[in-house]
Amino acid sequence: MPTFPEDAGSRSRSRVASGRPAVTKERIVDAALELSAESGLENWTLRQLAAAVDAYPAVVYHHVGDRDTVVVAVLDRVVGELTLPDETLPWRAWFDEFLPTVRSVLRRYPGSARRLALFGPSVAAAVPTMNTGIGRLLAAGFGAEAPFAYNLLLATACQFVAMEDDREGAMALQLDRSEGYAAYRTREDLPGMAVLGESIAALVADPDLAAGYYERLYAYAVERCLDGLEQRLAQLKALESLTEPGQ
Amino acid sequence: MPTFPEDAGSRSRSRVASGRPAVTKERIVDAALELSAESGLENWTLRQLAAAVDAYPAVVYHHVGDRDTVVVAVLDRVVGELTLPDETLPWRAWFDEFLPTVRSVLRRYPGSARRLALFGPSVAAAVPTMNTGIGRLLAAGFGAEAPFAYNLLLATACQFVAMEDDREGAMALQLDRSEGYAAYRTREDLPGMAVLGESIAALVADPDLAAGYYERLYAYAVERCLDGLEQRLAQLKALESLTEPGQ
DNA sequence: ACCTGAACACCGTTCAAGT
DNA sequence: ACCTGAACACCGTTCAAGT
Repeated sequence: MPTFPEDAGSRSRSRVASGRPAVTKERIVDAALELSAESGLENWTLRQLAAAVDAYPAVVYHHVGDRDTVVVAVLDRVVGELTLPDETLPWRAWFDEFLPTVRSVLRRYPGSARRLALFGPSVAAAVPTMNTGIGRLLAAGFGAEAPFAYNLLLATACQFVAMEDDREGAMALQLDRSEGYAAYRTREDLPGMAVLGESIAALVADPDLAAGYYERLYAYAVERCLDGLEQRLAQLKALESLTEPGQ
Repeated sequence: MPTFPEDAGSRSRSRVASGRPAVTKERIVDAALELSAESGLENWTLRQLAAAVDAYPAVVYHHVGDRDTVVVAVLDRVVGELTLPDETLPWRAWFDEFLPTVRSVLRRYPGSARRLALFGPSVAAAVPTMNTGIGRLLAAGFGAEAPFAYNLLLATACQFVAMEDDREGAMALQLDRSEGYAAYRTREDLPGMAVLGESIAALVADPDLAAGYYERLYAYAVERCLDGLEQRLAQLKALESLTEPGQ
């Protein structure tokens, strides 16, 4: 007793004859994007997606392809939502503006950050952000290292968003674990665990502090990477001036 | 026609009567660890695990619990394989020694890095490494920031190992993508994509260079994070000497 | 307490048949 | 070309029944 098409009784009629809009690739990806926003990129099933466009699962295969192909199409849309800062900004200012928007966009589609962290976006979707991002690093003097540096920044950004995504889903579990860590705050024999316990206990005690935790963690991670790259850049310039003293 | 217990014909005999060793939690986790080493933490099924100890799936539930409980037990073993550097080393030397061993251990169990990156290890398993790792950062002067800094370093390490794990599984797909990026190396209108394309083309052309790619990427990421933290530490010390000029 | 054997409610994917 | 409706080969999980 399949429940997919809205009215299983009105069978054998074509979509147009019954007044339902024709299924297209675009409409399917629209629906998948919405499902991803609601429940996460990995948490909807092909049957749910088919039902969302009032069709059978095989219809999705016909118009788009298997589940992974749909996911890639969704990711292209998500990456397309990223707005790029002014291309004339110096590298650090450019990334200081860009990376916070990365978080806010990816957070709207839970699971997208993890996929992007591991595989990156499709080549076509990546071109605008990669070209200007790597371009800013090139202009700053990173040279052949620019792709490495870009990769570090985006991977770190995606990684911390992915952490946030996945821990939200397991909040109860995470609270238990928080209590577990907080219990160590009085262990004078384990000073490392004690400071950790103290900071977690502070989070557990103060909901306002806890609310901004992941945003602060993200900012900290991103800033330290940028600092590290800044130091590396200074190092590269020092090396350069050694080998080309006349320049 | 279930094929699990080795000889489906000799039914109704108890394990001991038929000379098969009793199933224990330890033996199940042993098998799961081995399966994880062979095919990855997320790529074995409960039925395969049961078959590996010559038992029915329900036996795993009886002795350990659901699939996720088994995975957590496996992760505890993996984290237990990490050997900690000399506790008296200064923070940077300690992490310079520790983080490469993190990569080599986690790489032996594909998928473990991703799980650890997102959820961290269980509290019990985490204590030794966290306590000394955060302890080294405390001793260096990171103060209350030490857990943040530790988190950044371990998350980055796990993230880049996870990237390596997952891209290996999709090597064909990744090669296609490499060609896609390499094609941009002559695009003078897109200077960022051009350097990226050039570096990818170099990898595609030279297998030796490609073999060490992820190790270099890992080292680069980890070193930039350490550099960033070093700079941050200098900043913290400068602030401290301002507020306590007599100290 | 430990294990058997089967079932349940899913899942992604495929396919012959209809229009 | 597009869609129907069902099937296939899985999956994690549960459970009554045996010993």
